[in-house]
Amino acid sequence: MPRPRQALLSRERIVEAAAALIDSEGLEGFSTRRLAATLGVRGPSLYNHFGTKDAILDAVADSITSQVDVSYFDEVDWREALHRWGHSYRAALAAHPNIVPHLAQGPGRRPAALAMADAVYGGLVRAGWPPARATHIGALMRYFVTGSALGSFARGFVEDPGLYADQYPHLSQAHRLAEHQQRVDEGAFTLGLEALIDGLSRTYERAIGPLPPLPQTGQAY
Amino acid sequence: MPRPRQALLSRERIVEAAAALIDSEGLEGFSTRRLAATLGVRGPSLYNHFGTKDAILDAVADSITSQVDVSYFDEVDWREALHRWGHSYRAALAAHPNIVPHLAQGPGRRPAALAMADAVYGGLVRAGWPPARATHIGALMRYFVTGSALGSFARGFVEDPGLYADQYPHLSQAHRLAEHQQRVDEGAFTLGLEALIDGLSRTYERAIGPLPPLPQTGQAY
DNA sequence: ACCTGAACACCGTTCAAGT
DNA sequence: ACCTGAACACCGTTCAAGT
Repeated sequence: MPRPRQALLSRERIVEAAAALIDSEGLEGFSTRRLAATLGVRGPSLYNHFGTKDAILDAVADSITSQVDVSYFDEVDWREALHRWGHSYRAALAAHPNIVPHLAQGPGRRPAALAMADAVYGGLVRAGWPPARATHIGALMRYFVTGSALGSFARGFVEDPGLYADQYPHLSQAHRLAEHQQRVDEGAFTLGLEALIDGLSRTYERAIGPLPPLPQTGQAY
Repeated sequence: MPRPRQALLSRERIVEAAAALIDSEGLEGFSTRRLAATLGVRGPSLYNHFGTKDAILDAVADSITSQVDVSYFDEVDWREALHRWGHSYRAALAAHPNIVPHLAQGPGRRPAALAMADAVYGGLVRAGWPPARATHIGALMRYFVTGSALGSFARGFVEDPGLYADQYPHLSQAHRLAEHQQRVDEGAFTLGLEALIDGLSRTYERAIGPLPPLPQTGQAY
């Protein structure tokens, strides 16, 4: 079949189908030929729209990053901003865990990732953090969020009681973790994020200056 | 060539060569045929020692996890234990960043990973943390460490000043991050780990009870 | 027990040929 | 401009054949 008068493909359609394929099959199950098949074309057709498979992955990664809301970074207290960012960032990535290893390589030349880094860094410097510390905070937040989205902690434990019984005395209940996957992973993320912001607040007070009280905080436990 | 009287391969030799190949070529460059070539055999020979490529990856992951020291978990204060664990865990993983996406899927049936989880969970429960919270702390530490080892923050920014100049007003120095890669990534990790432990200490005091002062702390900044 | 070549069903990517 | 089939150099894995 030659080409129809209306193009079959577009970068948008390819990115959408690629995200769906990565979600369902993982990064290993994602091939240009399979992607092409879901779009009703042959593998080489994709190369009219993207230079390489890696460029497709970049586009998928950036479309996911663009879901992260950072609009409040110059409006609210930096502690509140880190709180909102953490949750928004994690929600966007956890919806597509299979692509996190690619996305965690950094912003590269991806516009949404660069815009996010710009907003965060700008907000932290404006809040009084020294530039080097603002960089560190952007980095450590990415570590925590990408790590939490990369793989479920709870689902990492096999659901076979016999595996733990003999050799690992404290893990006798580990086989039941997977049942409570969402509660465990979200509880861990929330505890960590609150602890992180709490700890950073103390660092700020020690080194930079007093912080105003926040409307509601400290009911983390 | 048939087989020599002394076996050419062993699981140990395969794991060692696989780790080296993954370090140098990344997970994408790692194939059973290439691995076999570095060992002086043909691809199918590996299947006499491992069932699948994935089983080789598991063995590499576990040999890296076995480098993490958790021996002190029932000897020192939990805050000090988390500190030592964080640094030892990160050092082991950061030496082999390319395999972190595989390793971050959880312990599965890998003995060293299960032994590590057992020691950490046991230590935290003994220190007075409720079981559910001990699980959360194990999880959030894994998030943070795997995230930090997965990809350098500093190297994630392209070394091209022109990329940032116009569009991203706060990132005008981002092109210089890569020069200071190690300082930036280690500074961010240390700041985050201290903040995390500090924040968790406050949670403990609020919900469980007073904590003894530590020999030296609080000079993090 | 352990290594081999041949074979199978796949890959990413290039390119000349079509409209 | 955009889709195609053919081709290239790769993959992971199975299996019968060798010793």
